[in-house]
Amino acid sequence: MRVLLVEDELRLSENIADALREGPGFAVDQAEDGETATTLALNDHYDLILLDLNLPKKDGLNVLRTIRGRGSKVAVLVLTARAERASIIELLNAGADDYLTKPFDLGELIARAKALIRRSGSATVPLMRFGDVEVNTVEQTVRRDGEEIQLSPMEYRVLEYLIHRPRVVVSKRELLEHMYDFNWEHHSNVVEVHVSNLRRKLGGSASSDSIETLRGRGYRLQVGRE
Amino acid sequence: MRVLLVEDELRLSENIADALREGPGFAVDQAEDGETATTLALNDHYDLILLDLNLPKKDGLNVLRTIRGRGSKVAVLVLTARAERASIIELLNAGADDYLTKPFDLGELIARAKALIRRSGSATVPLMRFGDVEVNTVEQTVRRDGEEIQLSPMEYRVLEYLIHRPRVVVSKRELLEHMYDFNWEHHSNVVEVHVSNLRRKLGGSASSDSIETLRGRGYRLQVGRE
DNA sequence: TGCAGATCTTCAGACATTCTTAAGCGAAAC
DNA sequence: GTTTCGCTTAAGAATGTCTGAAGATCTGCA
Repeated sequence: MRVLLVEDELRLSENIADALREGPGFAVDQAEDGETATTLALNDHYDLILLDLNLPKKDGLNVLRTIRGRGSKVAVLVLTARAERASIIELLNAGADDYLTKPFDLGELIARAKALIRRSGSATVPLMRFGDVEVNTVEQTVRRDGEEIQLSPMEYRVLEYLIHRPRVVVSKRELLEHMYDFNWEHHSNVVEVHVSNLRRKLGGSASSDSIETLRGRGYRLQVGRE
Repeated sequence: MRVLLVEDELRLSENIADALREGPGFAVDQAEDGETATTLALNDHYDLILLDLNLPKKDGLNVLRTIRGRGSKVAVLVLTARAERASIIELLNAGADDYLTKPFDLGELIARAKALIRRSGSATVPLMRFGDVEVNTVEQTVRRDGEEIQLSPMEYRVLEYLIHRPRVVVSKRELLEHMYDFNWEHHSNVVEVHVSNLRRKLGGSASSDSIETLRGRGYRLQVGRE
């Protein structure tokens, strides 16, 4: 297993690296600043990234956003100082898989790291299907009968979120929290509008009722048999 | 998802419970002391237990040890006060999956709760059966012979509450208190109406008497076998 | 900078479902 | 036989959802 450790406090970094090498026997690369981390993360194939938040040149959140923006699905465990707690929600929304608050127990860190790698083990399939519609989550394209359906960014985000949770009821609140920053106060019907447009675009015959409405509970994507 | 919240400060408990119900849509049971918590944890199937450390009658650590001693694999997230940090290692050794230090952000609590439930994956069985009816508490769906039965939110809530207490007599008052957050002043027959509709929808032959009426006492769900 | 086109958000009215109340009826308890 | 309790039905109230349209915002391009 290959791990990228991004941490600017050198002594702490060495301690963690040693523990990861000795305990679970990971291969550990180390980076001390955000830019180096981003470059490494994008060019190598890691199973896990341990990411400190407070970094020189480019902070952890930006690193995370950059690599997620480039489509990387690598597991990311964030290390935060106590004072940085406020941004944790932001972090999770940006795509962090887990986080630990400093100071932490090294044993705990290793346990969590292993758990994350285990979890991400079932490699995510980039092609998902429902009805006669096919979604390619790498290219971020949607097709029916090989024909591409043009979706706006927001529409795609809604669809992608739903398709990652097939058959599960997803509340509008959950969709809002996923699409925007956590504290979204407005009472608006953006979600309804996007879903409405999505339905119109996906339309068709078999999939016309693919995004089901469960009044008072949310939406559910019906997926055909696999 | 079904969550047991063990917290003796009532106002805090209510706030957490509300957030868990509204956000991720969990069904939340509340306990105020360690003994009640232990009983509930051992007799019901929870997806997650939120456990305060400092409790009347039996402290959180003891609760945790008892239920782990009985082989329960349920995910446990411990809520600790700042002064209790010393015992965190002890907690993790006793089988806690995660912990949060008070005061914490509600959004953070929800994020962690979801993460834990996600991580523990298919630990708890979300499928419950009575008669020839099958209830999937994850999808919030009800089926008979693979065919989905559409229930309104209130109807589902009644059924879910009953199905988590099979063979137990549940009074109308208890149902009312579970379905509505504040005190219900009016004398009304809402429960009777919902139960009536439920029976009609679940209907069928074998399960026609599945929701038993115990005059003057309440309702009881008859379950085939476990 | 200014323009054109696309996208996002808000609003409002139509529409649909669900909740609650109330009332009559039937069954069990006394 | 009377009373109490629960069941069922129907109807109005309350709430949630859909959709078209319009204004706001963003983006690429000259």
